[in-house]
This record gives sequence, structure tokens and C-alpha cells, in this order.
Amino acid sequence: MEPVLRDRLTDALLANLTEPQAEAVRCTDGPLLVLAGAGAGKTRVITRRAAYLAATVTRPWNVLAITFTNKAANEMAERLVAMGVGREMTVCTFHALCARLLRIHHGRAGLPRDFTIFDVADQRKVLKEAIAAAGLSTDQWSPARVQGVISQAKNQMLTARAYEEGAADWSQRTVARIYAAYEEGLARQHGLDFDDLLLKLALLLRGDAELRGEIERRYTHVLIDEYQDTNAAQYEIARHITSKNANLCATGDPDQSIYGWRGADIRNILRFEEDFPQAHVVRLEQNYRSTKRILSAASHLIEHNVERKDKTLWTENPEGARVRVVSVEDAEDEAHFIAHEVARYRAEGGNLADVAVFYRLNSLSRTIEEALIRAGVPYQVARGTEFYNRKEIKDVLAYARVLTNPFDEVSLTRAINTPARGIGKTTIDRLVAHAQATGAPLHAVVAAPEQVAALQAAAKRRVAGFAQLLASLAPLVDGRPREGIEQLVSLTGIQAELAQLSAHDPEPAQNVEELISAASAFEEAHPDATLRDWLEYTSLLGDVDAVEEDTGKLTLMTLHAAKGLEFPRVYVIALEDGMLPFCRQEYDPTYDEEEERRLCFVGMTRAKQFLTLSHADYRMVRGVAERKTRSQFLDELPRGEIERVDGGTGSADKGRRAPRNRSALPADIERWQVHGLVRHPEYDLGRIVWIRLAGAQTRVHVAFQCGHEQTFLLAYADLTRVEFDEVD
DNA sequence: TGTATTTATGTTTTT
DNA sequence: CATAAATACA
Repeated sequence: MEPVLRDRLTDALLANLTEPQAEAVRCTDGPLLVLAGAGAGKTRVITRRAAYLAATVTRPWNVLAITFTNKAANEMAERLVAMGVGREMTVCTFHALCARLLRIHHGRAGLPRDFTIFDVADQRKVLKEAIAAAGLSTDQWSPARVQGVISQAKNQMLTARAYEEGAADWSQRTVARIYAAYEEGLARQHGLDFDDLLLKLALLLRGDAELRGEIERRYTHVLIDEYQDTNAAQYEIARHITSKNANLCATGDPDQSIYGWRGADIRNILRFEEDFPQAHVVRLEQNYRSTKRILSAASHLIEHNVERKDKTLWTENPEGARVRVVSVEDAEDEAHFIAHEVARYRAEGGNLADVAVFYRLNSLSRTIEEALIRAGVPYQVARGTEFYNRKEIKDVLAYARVLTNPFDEVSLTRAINTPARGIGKTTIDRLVAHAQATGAPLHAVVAAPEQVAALQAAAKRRVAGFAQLLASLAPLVDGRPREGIEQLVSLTGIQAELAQLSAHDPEPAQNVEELISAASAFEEAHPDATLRDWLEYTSLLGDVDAVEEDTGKLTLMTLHAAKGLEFPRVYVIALEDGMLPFCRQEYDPTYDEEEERRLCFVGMTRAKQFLTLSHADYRMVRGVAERKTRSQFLDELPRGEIERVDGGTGSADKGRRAPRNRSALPADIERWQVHGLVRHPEYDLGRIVWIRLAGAQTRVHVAFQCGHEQTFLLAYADLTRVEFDEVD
């Protein structure tokens, strides 16, 4: 770059920054920790810093910037282009970086070239097989739970072997067996799960000094955003790729650490100065986002955390309106209140893109969505992965995946009978059995069904037909994404089937069309990408990545997804005990009150102008109305900044709400016992076989005299207890 | 074999 | 409530 041009660029990059911000941009040598409070302009600073590095001490391709979401990466990359830095800088998430490096260095990592990334559903299938293979039952070993344990282990850098060595009791030793079988299943299918991406790269770097050197020469300067949410594997990767240059810039905020449940270790950021004794630390504590009142409310809340580095956010922004705490009777009223207020805002000329609703649980969006539809308010939900979980989309992608990686049995067994071509469970079981017996990969058995003695002639013919279809589709994976998907949809017969279905249900066909558009859009953004590349891209997509800007729509998302975003008008709903802070049971061992508080803090600090917090007296949870008390967090807010609002009761149209006193446990619940007698209007007398006490979820299993047996949700069941002396 | 219906069962949050 | 698995039926 010409010196004159360069000076002009660096001047521009330092313009309009406060002194600490400019310091974070200018400090190019050695480790740097930027402790940036919420709304302190962190994104702006790191983007400028990346550009500044590229303009002064190094070249764009020597800079690696790691963000938390793909969306953040794309936005940063775009801004860099606008600043004249070009597209050569590496800006991506940890997971994308790992996928890329493992792909390039698959040989050194001991991975097959064609490995694919398994999503949670695929993982679940492999895990179920692993549980069966270990001779265990899924009743006792819930796949969901084991999946969680294995994921946690991988995040802590524990391989199956290491986990087994550390197993302290019988239960852990059993999980170790399942873990080992699961790894075997994944390896056989050439699959990596999300956690593997991090784990495998960390292990590769740990044992390969040459590769470390190579990467360090390539990336002389590394930036990692949201450092407070890195886990052990990410931490190790970060250390490995920066140990020599030590040009690591970590940015983050301990008060916004909200991924502890996923293995994120807040200590990674807290010990940065120990890891790098020569580290320079910059604190950004001036908030440019929120009004004084919003900031004050959020600050008061977070100060209730005990394990916390002291930090005081301040702002020169106006005082603003008070933070509202809205009380309503139930979720319908809450939704009605928000929908109508937003509709009014829109009618008065407001832009819906200014408005966001945050909640702790995805399931809470439904009531809000219904109210918004009724009020005619357009909205988008940050749930990108949901699209890719639809049956018809998975069907199409199963083909793409099996073509990319023939060893992928999850996709192979899905594609083999979609659309239905008479290859059912029995046939598949026989193919699998043959593969197991001979040790041949399943795809090879499918390609040569005539060798499977157990198969009937007709079945052999059908399987051979499918194998032929696959072979004819094979070239598509190295072609263009859009054309590949189009060909695939048409040649497999999926298109024809969906077209036929369209009269009854047009959605699947539309979704497939949307998938083709998505492939098309990717193609435009990445002119030389193949179907294979697109597949990898889709498997790394997250929920927030689907959020579009300037759509003129209101945005709904979880509090977790909201991190890093900002909106002029924010609603945080369901601030109730057990919802936010969220807690499944009294004795929930994973409960972390401080993390829940940080989550609430993150939500509140997204708001620029107006912040509304709401709570309801009743809320339906899993189909049962539950009495709720207001969240303790509401009582931790400063009285002076709060305005209490009665959201009105019964304002919503609750037409089909059950009028009877359903969902109440019988008053004499403590006298119900096993072997006790009960009466039911239909089945009459019965004896209680077992009782599972679980609050509103309490279930009883009754064996009736008539021979009928049934489990009841006690709150709903029309059962009455019968004393012995009432019986004839 | 494939589809429709019933029934059991379970849970945050995400790359 | 919502989904997945199990079962009944065409």
C-alpha cells in the first residue's frame, strides 16, 4: 500500500474514538485484553483494530479474527471490505476455523478426507446405536443425558480413553463404554460432531509442532471475540496458535458469560493476565448504547453477583424513560399487551425492526407469535436451524450428504427409502446385518446387494436400483450448489412426490424451493464453491445467523441469541421464578444463579431507548397452568428507575381456555398412596400401582377392576380417592 | 411394507 | 404440548 494512502487509512481508523478505544486499536504488539462492558463499542473497536493491523504491521491474510457467530463474522468481513481491507482476512467462528483446518490437514489429524459434520439428530442416532452396542437399554441410559455428558467431556478435552481413566464410579464407567462405542460409530461413518471439531483440532495442534509453526507463520495476529465464552478446547486452540507470536487480542466481558452449561470457562478471561504477564489491558466502560436508566437498572442487577470483578459502566446518553415492569395474569395477556403496544407503535410510524422480544426458552415464543399474528404485526424468529430440521429438507440433504460421504449411514439409511421405494425396515436391517457380519461398509453392501443371501430377489432389485441412482448422482457434489440440489430433487423423485402432496400441503414443496434459493444465494456469494462446500456451510449455521436486518419486522429470539445485538425497544418476557432464573427442579445440580443473572443482564443491556420486563401470575408449562411468582431479579432493580405497570388482566381473547378448575392436585394429595383405592367416572374402581410425585406433573398409575390400566396426570385426571369403608 | 393412530415420555440455553 | 416410539391396520 502507498504510504500516503496508508496514513490516510490509519488516520481514518483512529478517528472518532475515545482514548481507550484508540489505544485498543493502536496497540499492535503483544497480548492485549480488551475488557469491554455492554454497549461500549467493542465491535467497532475490534473491526478497526483488525483493519489497522492489516494496514500497518501485517497483511490482511496474516490476521485471524474469531467471532462467536457466523453472522458476526459476515458483518465484520463486510465492514472490513468497506474500509478497503479486502476479503483476504480470515474472519470466522471457532467451529468454522476448525472445520477448515481439519479439512486441509485431515491426513495429519488422522481423519478421512470426506468426513462430514453430524448435527444433533445424527449424533442422537449414532448414540442410540452405541448404547445398544454396549448392551444397554435407552430406558436406563437416556440418549439425551448421555449426549450431554459426552459433549461436556469433549469440551473439557476428554477423549473416550481419558474419560474412562477418570471414571470414578460404575455409572461413569458405563458412560465411558457408551462414549467409546459412540466414537467407534462416528469413526465408522466418517462423522464428526460439533464438539469434535474443537477437540480434534486442539489434539492435532497439541501433538504437531510443525503445524503449529505453519499456522503461526500464517496468522501473525489473532483476535478472539467473546473470550469469556470460550471452553477448554477453544482455549487450548487459542494458546497453540498464538504461543510464539503472542499477538493475541482477546475481547470480552465476564458479566456476559452465559455459556457455562456448554463448557465455557469464565476463568479463561480472568486469567488472561497470568497467561500473558506482559499483557496490555484496556477497559472500555463508557456505554454508547443505552439510556442512563436502562444502564442503571442493568448495573444494579449485575451487582448482585458475588463472584464478579468490579466494573462500573457509565454513559453520557440521556436519562430516558423508566424501565417498565409489567405484571399480567397469564402469558396470553402478556402477549396481547406486547402485540398491541407494538401495533400502536407501528401505526404511529414506528419501525418494527426497532423492536425485539427476548425470552429464556424457545417454547415461550409461541404465545407471542400467535398474538402478533392476530394483531397483524410482521415478525421474524431467530431460529435458523429449525428450517434445516424439517423433514423434507433433511431428506434432500441426506442425499447430498451421502454423496459427499458414502460412509454416512445415518444419511444412507434415510435416503434409501425417500421417497418410498419399497425398501423398508426389514430390508435395511438385513443390509446392516450383512455389513456387520462381513465387515464391509454399508454403502458397499448397498452397491452389491446380490451378495446378501438373506435378501429376497425383489428387495435386491430395489436396492440395486437405489445404488444405481446414487452412482448417477455422484458427480453433483463437485458441481455448483444450486444445480446440484435442483438435479437431486428432481432425479430422486422427491420433487414429484412433493408436487403430488402440494394440493393437500404446499409447504414442503415451498421449503425445498427455499432450499434451492439458499443454495443459489450461497453460490453468488462464493463463486467457486461446490455443493460439498455449501453442505459444510449449512451444517455450521446457527440460529442467529438467520436474523435479517432492515426487514421491517419485529424480532423474536432467546436471550442467548441476543448477545452482541442491540435494539431501540426491547421486551424481556417471563421474568418469573423458575423461568428467569431458569431452574428445572429445586435440586437442579446444573443451576447457576449468577449465570442466569448475567443472562438477564445481557438481555437488558441490548436495549437502547425503551426496556420492558414482564411477568405473569400463571403460565402454561408443558400443557399445565402453573402459578408463578415474580423473578427475584425484578426485586434487585433500583426502585427509582422502575415504573410498575399493570398490564391488565383478561384483556386477551382467551376463547378456548378451559373454564373448569383443571390442573389442580386433589386437596388430600398427601393421603394418596400406593395400593389405595380410587374411582374414575368411566373405569370405576381401581387400585393405585405407583405414584410419581412431581408437583403439577404428578402421575399415578391405576389398575382398575375392569382390567384397564392407565397412567394419569393427577392434575387433569378425574380421579377421586376412595376410603375402604366406602366400598361395598 | 407403508401409513395412521395411539401412547409414553420428556426438557433450558447453541456452534 | 410436542415429539418420538410403539402399535394397529390397510
